[in-house]
Amino acid sequence: MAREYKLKPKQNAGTQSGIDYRAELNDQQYAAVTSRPGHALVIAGAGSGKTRALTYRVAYLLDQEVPAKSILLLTFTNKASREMLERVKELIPQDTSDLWGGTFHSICNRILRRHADELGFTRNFSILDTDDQKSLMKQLIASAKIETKNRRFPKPDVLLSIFSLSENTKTSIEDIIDANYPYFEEWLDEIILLKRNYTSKKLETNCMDFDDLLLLALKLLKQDEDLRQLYQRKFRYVLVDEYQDTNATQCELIDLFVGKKNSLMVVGDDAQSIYSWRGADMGNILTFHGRYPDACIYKIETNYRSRPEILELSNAAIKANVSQIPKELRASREKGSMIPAVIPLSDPRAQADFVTQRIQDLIDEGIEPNEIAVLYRAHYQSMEVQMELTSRDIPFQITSGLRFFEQAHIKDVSAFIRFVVNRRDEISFKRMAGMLPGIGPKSADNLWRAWVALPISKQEEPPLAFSEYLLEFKVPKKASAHWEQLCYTLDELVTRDGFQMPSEMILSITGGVYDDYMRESFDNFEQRKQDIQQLMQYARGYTDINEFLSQLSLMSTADGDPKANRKEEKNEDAVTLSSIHQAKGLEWKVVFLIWLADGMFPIKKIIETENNDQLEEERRLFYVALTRAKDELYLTYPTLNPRSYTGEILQTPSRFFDDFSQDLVEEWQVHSGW
DNA sequence: GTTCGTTGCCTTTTT
DNA sequence: GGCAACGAAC
Repeated sequence: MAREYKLKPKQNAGTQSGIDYRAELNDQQYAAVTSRPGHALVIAGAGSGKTRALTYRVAYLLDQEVPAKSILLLTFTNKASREMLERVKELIPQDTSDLWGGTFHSICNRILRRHADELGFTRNFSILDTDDQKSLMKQLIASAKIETKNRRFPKPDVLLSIFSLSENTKTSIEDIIDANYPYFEEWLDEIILLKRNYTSKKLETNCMDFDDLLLLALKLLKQDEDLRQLYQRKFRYVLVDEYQDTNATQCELIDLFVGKKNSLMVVGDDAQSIYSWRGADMGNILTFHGRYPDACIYKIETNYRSRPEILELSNAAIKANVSQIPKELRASREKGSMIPAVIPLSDPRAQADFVTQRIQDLIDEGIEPNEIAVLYRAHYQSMEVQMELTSRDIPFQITSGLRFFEQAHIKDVSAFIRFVVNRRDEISFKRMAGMLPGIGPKSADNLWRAWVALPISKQEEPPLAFSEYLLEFKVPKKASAHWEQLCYTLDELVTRDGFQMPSEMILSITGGVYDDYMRESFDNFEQRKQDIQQLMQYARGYTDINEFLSQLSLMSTADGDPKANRKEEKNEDAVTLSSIHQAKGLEWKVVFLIWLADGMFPIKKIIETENNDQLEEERRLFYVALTRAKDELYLTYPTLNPRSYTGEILQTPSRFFDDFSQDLVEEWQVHSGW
């Protein structure tokens, strides 16, 4: 396989001083899009530079002396907004620190931190992540004493997704169950009751979950007209990336920020809508014109990213979908030296072997490792490749399912901080207490009851010496020494006039109790200890404890965990392993898409539902994966899956292969050399 | 009555 | 490899 790769060193286009919006815009439309006043909707295909169009508009606005503080930039990850602003700075030397940019969640968090008291919360509210939600729900199910012996009651995470879907699509619980969970219909009353308990518990414990951040911000702005006008006057220009993945709440929030006077620009691609399970509604794009009749709608069908061979395949693959805005993407690049490869392998081991060996070859040919990605449908599918890369000493970075801050030991440490900051945070208190030997759920609950019985537990200010109260509590004998230690540790987290610095808090917690706990609970103690060091390092950048805690909850892996962000460890030359969802918006020269067996992608569950909408979403996901590649694309699947617990099973290639002509790909036969 | 260790079952995607 | 259910130990 002869290849001609003459790779130039990576350079950032457009870093020259002086700004010419047309300079690197191959398409006249861009200039029009970025500079036109009023509303705009850009429907554009993959790799057409949607994000670039947004970036240019920000630069343009700043160049027109629009103050940065009157721009609101909503993106899918915080990292995306950071990168866009960096790019703006390259284009135009203006200070963008006043600009509000980030995810819906982080923007709503900022607003709520200022005004949460209007909703019955305090500004120190805690943010519940999925894990916190689950343990809260588990408690609520237990205390509701539902008779589940004979009939199966939905598990906490199922309940939570019912609630979330109901909120995000503005559909009643009843209708959601009717449509998606008919087998739980008999539990309708209990489910509705739990929903009510869940909501009131969050208020009582001063906690918000991810949905609340959006919903409550929306509620706040709807109910308080002065506040609404304040923000409407502030954000004169609203820009939204990945518009196809907004849900009803986000859509309404945008419309509310824009009001009657402000200017809105959104970009999106219906073919890349992959979050409907989270309530995302493509309808938001389709109804855009109805809500903004004077908006200009642009369609960009030029792809600047991929070789024509890859694009042709992608076009063909997505054509099988019925519900879509038809687009025919044209490649602006020249033909490359290979057409996408399809590689059947005997089993997952062989697949991993092939992928890693090919990666090694590419690196030897001079491709930078960070220009290579391995993508898959589900995180667990990356196992074998991870092991193989490790054994061959090829550096890789993985966007795991668990975010850095979601790992148990990180959450343990922050539980202390969260409780001290928000004294009503039951979940954090119980997590903290439960770490002590001899204290399980029951004793933790008793301790919590003793705590809430004290009036001091409801007050916000001032910080107090926790030991004064907590030392009196009755704890199991086995735990008493540890309990004392814990109380004094809590005392160290506050100062006379406020909270200790975040990094100091972590130091106190590890020194006071957590090191001991970690040593006896985890076999990979050293590794976790290092993570905590990272956390402490990261905390140094923060003085405000609420800001630090918000960041922990709202930062996703895609935003880069602090590990990856540390300069000396920044893995410039690592291969990327990522789920397709997390690869959204990114691109690499070489992409491997693995586990393309029917039942693995599309996943079995969706095949079994025989729901065509879901299958189409799965196909869009496939499309997203294909269009990440710039130059080379490898599609692999194992024909045998020995790891299945039903024993070895034969696997057929993904049904997505049936959607395109086999001329568009070349099949590679891999023979084991020895 | 509660905690803690062991076995067996199942594995989507994320702010 | 993680979590629920179960049964043994405290």
